[in-house]
Amino acid sequence: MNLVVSHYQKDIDMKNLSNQPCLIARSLALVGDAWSMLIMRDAHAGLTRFDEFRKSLEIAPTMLTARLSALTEDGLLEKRRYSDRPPRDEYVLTEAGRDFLPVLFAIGAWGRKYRGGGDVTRFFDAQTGTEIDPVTIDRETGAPVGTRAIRTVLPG
Amino acid sequence: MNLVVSHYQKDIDMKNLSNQPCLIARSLALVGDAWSMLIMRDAHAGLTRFDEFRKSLEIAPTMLTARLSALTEDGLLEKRRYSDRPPRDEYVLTEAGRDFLPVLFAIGAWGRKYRGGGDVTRFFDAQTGTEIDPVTIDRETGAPVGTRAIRTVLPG
DNA sequence: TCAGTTACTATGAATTTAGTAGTAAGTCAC
DNA sequence: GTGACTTACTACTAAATTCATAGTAACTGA
Repeated sequence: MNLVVSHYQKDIDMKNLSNQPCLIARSLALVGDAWSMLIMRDAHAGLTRFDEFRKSLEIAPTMLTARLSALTEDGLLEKRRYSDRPPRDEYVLTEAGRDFLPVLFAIGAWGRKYRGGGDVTRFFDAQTGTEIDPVTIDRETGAPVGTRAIRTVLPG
Repeated sequence: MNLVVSHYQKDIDMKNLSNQPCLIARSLALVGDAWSMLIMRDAHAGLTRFDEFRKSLEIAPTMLTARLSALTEDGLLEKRRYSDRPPRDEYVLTEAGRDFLPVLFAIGAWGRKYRGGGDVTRFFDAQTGTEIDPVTIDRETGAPVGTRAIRTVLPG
């Protein structure tokens, strides 16, 4: 147990949260810290290499190693060898990692509304040229999340 | 500077992240940890009191005090006195806090897809009775986030 | 060959988090 | 009106994590 990154208590937290019935908690077990989220953001922006992440985030290399390993183990990133000599790996998004983009945009949309002053990075649809304005809706009803009453059903 | 919760280095991180042009980073400065997110989840589930959060999350009271204070200061929760004697406060969602729900649902949707086995908590539309299936779309084009090319524009 | 690059690991200090116990100001039962 | 209980915390210490700096290994390019 805990053979790889055993000295991080996060693993214990992860175990607790990972087994909860709440899917939010389960997800947070994997990406419930700012570094992981920012690494995912940068991965979506096209960064793949250790030093690219390190310079972009100004993160300590120990932290970066731990986070990249965790995200790789959890299936959001994939280690890909791009040079055999010297042995060099890059980290690319998996399908699960690419599917994380809506979460980042939802967070960004909240930030634009409530922390939006000053200079901000903006995102545009490459086809239409319009600025992207993310809304999270229920696919079934089309209603934005939060505009209708919700019934919560616990398992068991 | 840092008069209120000065002994937490998170404040320093917050300052760094809060001034970044990236709105994702700015948001993560406030809620970029699992406890804050889970407190927000529980607040949306109707919890308001210190001990309700403490029991639900099994969080150390010191942590809970710190997180509730931070979320209150950041405008996601509001402290409301519900008893003068003894003095008792509860924490209720502000508009900014309520608007955070889409983020939680986006995270939950990702979790359902990639960590969805076993017993899970589910959410239904109270009107239609259908299970909520959150999708984050661009309000302008209607396209789900991640299905189209994005152009990033940095400030300045 | 010698500086530079890339991807890390080692190490120790600083900071944060956790856990237990305790406190303050009550209420409630009898 | 006394003792048990509740609620919302704070104090304190120990444990764990995070950070920063330095160092290493295996190259490249001039």
